[in-house]
Amino acid sequence: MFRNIVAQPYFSVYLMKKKEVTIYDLAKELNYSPSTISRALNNHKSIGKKTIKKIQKTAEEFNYRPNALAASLRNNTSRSIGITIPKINHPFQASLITGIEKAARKAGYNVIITQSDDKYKNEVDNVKALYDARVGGLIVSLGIETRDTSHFDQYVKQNIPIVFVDRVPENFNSYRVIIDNHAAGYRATKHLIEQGCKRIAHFAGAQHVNVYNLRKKGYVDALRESGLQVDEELILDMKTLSFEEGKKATEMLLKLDNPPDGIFSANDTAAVSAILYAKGKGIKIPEELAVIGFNNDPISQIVEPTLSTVSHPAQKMGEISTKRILEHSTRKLDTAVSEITMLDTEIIIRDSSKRK
Amino acid sequence: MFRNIVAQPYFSVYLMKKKEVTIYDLAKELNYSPSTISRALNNHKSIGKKTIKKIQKTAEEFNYRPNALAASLRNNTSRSIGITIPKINHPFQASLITGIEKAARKAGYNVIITQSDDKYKNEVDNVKALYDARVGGLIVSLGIETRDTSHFDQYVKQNIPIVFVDRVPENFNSYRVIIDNHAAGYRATKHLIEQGCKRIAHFAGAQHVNVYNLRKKGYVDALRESGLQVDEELILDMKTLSFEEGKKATEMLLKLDNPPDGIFSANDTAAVSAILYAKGKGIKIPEELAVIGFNNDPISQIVEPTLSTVSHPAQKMGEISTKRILEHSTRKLDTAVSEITMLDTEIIIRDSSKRK
DNA sequence: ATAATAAACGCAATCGATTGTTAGCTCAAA
DNA sequence: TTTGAGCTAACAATCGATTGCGTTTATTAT
Repeated sequence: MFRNIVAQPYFSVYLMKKKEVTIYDLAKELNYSPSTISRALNNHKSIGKKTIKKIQKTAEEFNYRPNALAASLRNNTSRSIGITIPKINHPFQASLITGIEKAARKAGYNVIITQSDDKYKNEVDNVKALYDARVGGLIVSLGIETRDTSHFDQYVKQNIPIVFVDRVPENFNSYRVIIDNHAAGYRATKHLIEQGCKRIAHFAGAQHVNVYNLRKKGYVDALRESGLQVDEELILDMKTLSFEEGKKATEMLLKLDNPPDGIFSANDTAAVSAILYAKGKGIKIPEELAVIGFNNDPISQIVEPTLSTVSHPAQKMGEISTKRILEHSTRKLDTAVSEITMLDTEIIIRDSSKRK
Repeated sequence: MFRNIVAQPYFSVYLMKKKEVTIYDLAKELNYSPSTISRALNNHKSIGKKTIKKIQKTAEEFNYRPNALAASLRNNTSRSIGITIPKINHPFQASLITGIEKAARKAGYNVIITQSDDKYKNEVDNVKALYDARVGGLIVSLGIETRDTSHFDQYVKQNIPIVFVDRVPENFNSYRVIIDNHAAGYRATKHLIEQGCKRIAHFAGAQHVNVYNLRKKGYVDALRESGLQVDEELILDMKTLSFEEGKKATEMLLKLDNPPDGIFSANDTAAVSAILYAKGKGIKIPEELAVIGFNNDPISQIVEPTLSTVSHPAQKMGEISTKRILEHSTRKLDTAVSEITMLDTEIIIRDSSKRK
């Protein structure tokens, strides 16, 4: 499988652990007490201006780097944000992390990542581990198995801010950063109707997950409002909305006596799968079957015809989540709130649904 | 842009910070000294078996959770691994992180992520920040601008293991986890030759980056070995191998008096772009133009015809990188090594290059 | 000039776990 | 009974930054 190439050891002179410069070193050098050094480095107001300047200059010269661990231990909180999401290597979630990381780093915070793989047990373990790491805040997108949220209670007790993003729990008092899934589902469906679709199928995700539940509701409401009948036969609940599931679902739909002329899929993967399968069966897209997905994943721009979809402002959601956490510490202790930020989505119309 | 909905504050009874259980609490409870508690929890051999059992049982009952910060401060190293990569939201790198995170968590390590956005300054800042966080090891994929590697020196001085993965520096004594880019480039090119291509173009990346440099060398060697002439006109150095660059390059190639009949692209993005553009110009793929990419990104399976490519074992590379770091501490101090792990790639032949 | 106030800085405890050293104890061999 | 090996466990220092409280010095007011 692979080869190992081991080079010569180099000499241990390189390995002498040099001591780091501490505030004590600076204190000795400048004949101040460590407390003064500490305060000066933090621009504390009770330290003279000249003193501050002198100390900071010397710190620079000595290449002093504060030991974050020591400060965290003393303060019982660290300048780091914990993340728990289902899967890192999914475009939406990767972008979410990107947004979180950028905003956090700008504020001098580290980001500690964990992934649950959509397993409840992993999520619980990760949430605990992040708690043990004394993160200053937690950003979570729930795993698909999660129904009970008691593993987050300890954060609330310690007043550590939690931000749920995208996949959020129903009953938990905390920050939330979400999109309007109902509106998005409604508009996506409405778009298909406007293109002339009369029988629209829906690839629905696990219904106990808020995002999928709401998208489906939006779909149903759009149909009803347009006087179209809701046919349960056309609503396919899927576990993971994977490529394979999408294919099977499409296969089934096409076999119906009265097959659909449009599909609204709750994600792009299944939508792309539908397009490829239907095309293979000689169905014309979008003329005979119009398709719209959800997420605006990269594949949506590559498939032919290009896939219409709903775009999630993933990075922005990450940035806002981070902001909530950073702001939290400035709030008064007894005004913990449950603040919901709902971001707009955008329908992106491409060739897979453009009939006119 | 978005709406904020602020709910009622809830009462501060929820916000009472409860003290955490420490080894001192356990010591008081069981009438042992803190040192005994500490050793017992770590299964130290100098503590009696019954004592250990009793202490661990009580710790469990009290829901004791060790304060990792305190231990890290004392030991001057934390159970966390730092990562610095160019961009989190790129399929290959996201998978790399996935692999690292899984392996790390299994060993009880946290993963702290930073991204450089391919900016040298960011990389330097991040590497420093991770050092300040006292990470127990560092995993790096170099940014495209990086030529100087002195920002890693402090790790070496403190004997903190560094693993370079994929994009590695030329002259730096450390662990490396890479693929055989030369062989991959060679085989990809060879494959096109076997399919009957006589004039093969190459989309090359920035040449000071090892991976792109080697892929190009492999391409050149394959041509030479097959008696085909290396035409500089057909080798296009690109900065980022983006979709746009791929398009422009293809446009240029097709305008040549003697256009190529094959393209080996150093990534999938540019390859897909080439396919789409060429198809738009009425060129038949693979008959008139065979294309092979690199990375096995999701889009490679969606484009039509599906893109032949070279697959990177991304997750595995992440796992191995983590393993190197975890193993490092078990090595003797004076045998620091530069160990290179070279993983095999796999050529995945799909429709974009299959002529026979 | 003296009292009063403000500004600048130091002392020492604290956060929680770890560990080298020391000391008490048991039991067996001499 | 004595000596010592082998366990077992405690003491106290340590990691580095922070902070309440107290002290000294400088400044202003009277």
